[in-house]
Amino acid sequence: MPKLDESLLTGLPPFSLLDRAQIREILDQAVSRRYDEGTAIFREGHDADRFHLLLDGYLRVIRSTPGGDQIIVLHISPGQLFGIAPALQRDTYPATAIAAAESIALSWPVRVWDDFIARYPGFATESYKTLGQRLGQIQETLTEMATQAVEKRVACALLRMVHQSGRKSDKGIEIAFPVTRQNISDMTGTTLHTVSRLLSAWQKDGIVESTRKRIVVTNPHALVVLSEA
DNA sequence: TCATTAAGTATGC
DNA sequence: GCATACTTAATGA
Repeated sequence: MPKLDESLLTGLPPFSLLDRAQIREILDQAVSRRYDEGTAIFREGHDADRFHLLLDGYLRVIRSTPGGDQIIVLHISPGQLFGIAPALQRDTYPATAIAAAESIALSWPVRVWDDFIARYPGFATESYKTLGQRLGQIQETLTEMATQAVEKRVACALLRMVHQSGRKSDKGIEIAFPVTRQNISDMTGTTLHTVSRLLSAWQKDGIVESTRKRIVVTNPHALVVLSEA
């Protein structure tokens, strides 16, 4: 394993208060791995032996319902901790993490978690902050699912992905990772057919432009209006 | 308003 | 050329 460069972690929220030597310590305990698109980093219910940080790429976090179908709970973007079961006092992962695009992640054994919390200033507060934000976001989309019409839910899901991973292209803002209509239906509790119809209609209205697995939002404002309508 | 069924086209390895 | 992604229409809860 090549030595990891310190610049990988400097500036990231959980480590922003640390000096060079401390970041070096942390990196020396880390393992770096690459994941192909579609690969699982860990699976729901499995032994949570490591916690992770995404360096590059995007992840889908999936939970399966008692009914057996899978819903996409949230996405992880670069710089974020994930699989932090120890912060939840759990010894199994509460969800499955799949690489939505080719991704690179660092990981540490869970036994160093308490050590990190104790020794590195800011690590605890930042970790629990992202945890809280995530729970809030999940709860928000959950009530949205229960109360809002399908069109609004899909508009909101697109906007969330744009906010999290949008990058400018010549036509508008492109979602930075591959998304299928099935994926969007898994985020919004509808069918891929309905998502397909909505995207087709929005394309006709000049709001989005999509090819297979790629979506560009050409009129974000119109989408915001739809999400609030 | 939306899911389901069904039957098609398009796309990329 | 096959599997996967996507589209569209029809039907009915």
